[in-house]
Amino acid sequence: MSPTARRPRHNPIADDGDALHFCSTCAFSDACLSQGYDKSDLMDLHVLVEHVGPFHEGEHIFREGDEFNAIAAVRAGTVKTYVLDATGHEQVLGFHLPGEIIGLNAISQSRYPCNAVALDTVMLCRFSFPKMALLATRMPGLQAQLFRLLSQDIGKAALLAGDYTADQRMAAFLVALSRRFAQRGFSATRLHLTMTRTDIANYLRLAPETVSRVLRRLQEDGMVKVERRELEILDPDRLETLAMAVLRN
Amino acid sequence: MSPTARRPRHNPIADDGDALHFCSTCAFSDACLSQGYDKSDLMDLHVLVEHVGPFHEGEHIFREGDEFNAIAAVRAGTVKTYVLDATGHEQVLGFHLPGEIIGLNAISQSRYPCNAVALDTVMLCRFSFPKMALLATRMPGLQAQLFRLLSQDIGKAALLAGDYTADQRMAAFLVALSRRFAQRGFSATRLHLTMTRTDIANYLRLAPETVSRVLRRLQEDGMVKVERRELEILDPDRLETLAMAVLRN
DNA sequence: GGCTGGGCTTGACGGAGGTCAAGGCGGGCT
DNA sequence: AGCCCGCCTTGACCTCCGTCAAGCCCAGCC
Repeated sequence: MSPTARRPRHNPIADDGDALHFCSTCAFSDACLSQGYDKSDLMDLHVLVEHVGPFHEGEHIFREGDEFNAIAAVRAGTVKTYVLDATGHEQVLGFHLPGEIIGLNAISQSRYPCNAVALDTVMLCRFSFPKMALLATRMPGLQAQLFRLLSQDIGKAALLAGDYTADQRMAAFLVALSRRFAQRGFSATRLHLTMTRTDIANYLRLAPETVSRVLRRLQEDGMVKVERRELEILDPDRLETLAMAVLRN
Repeated sequence: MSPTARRPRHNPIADDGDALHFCSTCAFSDACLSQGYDKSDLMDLHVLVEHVGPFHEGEHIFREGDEFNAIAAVRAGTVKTYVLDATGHEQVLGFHLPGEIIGLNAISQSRYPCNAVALDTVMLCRFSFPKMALLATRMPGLQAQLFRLLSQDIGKAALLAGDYTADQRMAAFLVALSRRFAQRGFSATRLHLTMTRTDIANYLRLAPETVSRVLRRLQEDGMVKVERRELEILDPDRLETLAMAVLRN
């Protein structure tokens, strides 16, 4: 597969780690390849990509306050971002699946404003941001893609904000997870939850006990089937109806 | 005041509306003027600036779904952004004071994902985004400033997210308002609230009644003095202590 | 096997804040 | 002036969810 060949959108298979091959899982591939940039441009892009990992469960990718110099696309695994509040309690900001970008919120302060930790075995594509920004001045498509990605993330916190019931939050979380998996070529109905109930609770701003109770309720209502970390969505329509208040689409 | 002269940071006085003068209130002035761009670059920037307004109280600046083509800096007045949830209830996303940028969250979809309405008499600088992006390829400082602004907004929803008490939310809201006013040269202790209690409540995800009660409580505790829309901060330290859990600075 | 420990579940209880209802107040109108 | 209409306040009640406490279950380990 040559770097200049048009690749299928959202290829779930990560390439084999040759840093000179452009990362096929991440959001930048489309931006460049779809615009007919010539080989020299792509080579420029390749040299600022660095394949890093594996990070193992519990290993940190960056910590709050670390100097920012690179954003990264998740190639495999799940990354959790979080901060510690004034009392030392964890506040989960998000879970990042393969194909998604971490570190975008660090640009403004030149420091990472949160921690990022691997929930399982994680592989990353790391992009030097200064180099990327420089390259973006010569590749308007890349610049536009960066603007899009940044802009996208602004609205993401909608899931946390808003005063929704515990059921709505959980439904929205599961629907969003399902869609993101599906987009990357994984099953939309059978999900493996890489995060603990406590992580989910922290993310949804609920108590772990409430997460447990809500999942039981959803199961009793026949919308999902839960067994430990394996979750099957049995009635996507009703689940989406519940989630609609949060996801609004 | 010639366009090439270095202007003071955060000049609270809007210029007189000549579109060929660069808007002195907005975040882009620093980005460009501080980097010694020559006159031809600045002229390029000037021609994509359009001074619009006044918008009067209740007038919409854009609506959800409108085609996106420009971001705007508030020159005067307050802009409220909001969406309607599934049941038609308003969810306030933010209040935008002079010097702040609206429309950044519209880039990714090429449509505004929310409504923007004037809370009082509002004047704007409107920037054609396509033109600005094009110009940014020639002015790395402008590009960097755009990246910074976008990145900044990603973390902004922190005030809404997190499960804080009503008192903490209100304190954080007031402290943030105070700082933003101060940054623009207005008083940090005497604030005029341009929004209704209901707007504040929607923003903080509280009931209007709760807002009322919390303000009374803060007043009884001697932290603020409230009289209709006029609010005076009497004890900034204690208020900040309360707000710290939310603002984490 | 038995022990341990973390993650998860379940139940009982209480409190912060939402909801409902009523009344006050000030500004803009005729 | 007098009226009206939004905005705001205040009180009474109730509910959802957090907290506390206890126990379960599976994995890993000796």
